[in-house]
Formats: sequence, C-alpha cells, structure tokens
Amino acid sequence: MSLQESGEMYLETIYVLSKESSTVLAIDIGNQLGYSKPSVSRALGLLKESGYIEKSDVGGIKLTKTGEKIAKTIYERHNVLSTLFMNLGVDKKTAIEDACRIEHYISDKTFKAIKAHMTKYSKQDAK
Amino acid sequence: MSLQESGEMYLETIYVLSKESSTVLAIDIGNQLGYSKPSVSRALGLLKESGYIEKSDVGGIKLTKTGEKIAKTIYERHNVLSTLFMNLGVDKKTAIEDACRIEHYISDKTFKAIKAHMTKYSKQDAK
DNA sequence: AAATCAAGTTAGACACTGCTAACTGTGATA
DNA sequence: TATCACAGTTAGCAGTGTCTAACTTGATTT
Repeated sequence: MSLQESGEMYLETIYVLSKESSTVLAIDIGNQLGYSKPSVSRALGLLKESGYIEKSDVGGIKLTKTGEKIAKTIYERHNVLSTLFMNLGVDKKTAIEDACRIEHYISDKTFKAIKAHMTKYSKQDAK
Repeated sequence: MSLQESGEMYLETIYVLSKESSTVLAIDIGNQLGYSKPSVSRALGLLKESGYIEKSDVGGIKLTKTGEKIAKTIYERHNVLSTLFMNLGVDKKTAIEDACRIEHYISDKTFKAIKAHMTKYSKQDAK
C-alpha cells in the first residue's frame, strides 16, 4: 500500500515532533493536526501495520527507517516549496498552506527541477 | 459543498471535450478519465445537484456559469503549471501528471505569483 | 483506598469516490 | 418486427479517512 496525503502528513508530523521532544504521543499528533484521538489511533495502527512506525512500550511513537525516509522527503518538500512561494511574494500563511498540500502531490522529478531552478534564481537575485 | 479534486476533474474534462465536440456524453467523460459508466453517472448527478452542470434532453452535458468558471480556472492552472514544469526541464509526461494533481491544490494567490514569475523568467530567458 | 484525569482503543457512523452486476430505454439493423 | 448495441441508471460493495460515544487502563490526587 502506497501512502496517501493523510499518511504522509502523520509521518511528517511525527518527524517534526520528534525533533522537539524525545517522546511523541498520539495525542500530540492529534493536537498538531487537529484530529480526534480515535482518528489518530486508527491511522497510527495502519501506519504500524505497514511498517512506517513503531510504538514503544511507554507509548512513544518512533518512525522506522522507511517511515523516516518518507517523512524527511515530505518535510524537505514542505520547506523548499513554502520558501519558494514566499520568495515569489506569497504571504507566509498561504505559502505554508499550499506547500502543505502540494508536498504530497508533486513528483520527485518535478521537485528536483524546481529546487534546481530556485538555487539558480536565488543566486541571480543575490548577486 | 466545495469541490474536491474529483469534481474539478470532471468539470475540466467536460470543458475540454466541449471545445472538441458540440455534444459531450457521459460515456466520453468516462473514457477520457478512465472511469466506469456508473462512476460517471453518479458524479454527474452530484455535479448537477450542486449546480455545476446541466443535462440537456438529448443527453448532452453543459457546464453552468459556475461550473465553467471553475473548469476554466483549473484548465488554466493545468496549462500554466505543465508549461512551467517543462520549462524547468521536466519531461512532458511527468509535467502533465504533476500539473494534473497540483492544479487542484494550489491557491489562487500562489498560482498568480507563479504565473507572474514565469512571465518575468521567460522574458529574461528570451532576451 | 477511592476518585479523578489523561491517553488510548473499540465500535459504529458517515462522506467521498471508485467498482461490478444487472437493469432500462432508445435507436439502428437484420 | 424482432433483435442487438449502446448510453445511462440503480443497487450494492469496497477502501480511505474523518467523526462521536463509550470504554479501558494507568497515573495522580485527595
């Protein structure tokens, strides 16, 4: 089963929360994403079944290698895209909202092309 | 009810088919999108209920003002985004696939910013 | 120890959007 | 005229992903 937007958002959120705190709880994920506890519980169950996360005894949630790889990919896209949009003059809120959706739908090829262009563009700009 | 990706794709497809033929049939839409007849039938029923399309006696499907406005918006995004991606060096197939998804998730603000940048960029490029 | 609180799960519902199977209705054809 | 082909619909199913209500469980508090 390939991940959809929803699953990717969970992984990304776990990744971001992991950087802020050593223990990530389901409830924190729910608060972050604005989802109810049962929704999170179910989603995490599916992610665990599919091998993207692990639950430690204490309740803490960890990304597996596979899960972390995906999370990092999405997170990078998020950062690059939101930065790009802001560079183009889009307000921060909108830029982040757009990045948050598009990050799940852009292909690797296109993302790399955009990133390459950004680098070039920012160099021209900074010159 | 605000439209989702699916509904927008139907409207866009109807719009494109309308430009090629005076009468658009449900079956044509299904063939275009790769969906079964019942899927199309149901989707069109919902789009009609929501006032985005009308069905004439003969079976032809027409966009309403509202529907056409949305279809045109999505169609423009599709063209601009796929062109942009190809300009950045992405192969045509990938560019179109990406545009086809992203066109439903990008905000108007961000799209306008991208378009403005493209214009500027293509001028620099053409100099 | 009993009550309370917080985290998580289970059960059941609903919306969306696809599917197949089977039916209807209409127009062309043998 | 009888049959056939094809567009469209109805009925019912499946998967995803959300929700509320109610339960379990473990820790804290009184």
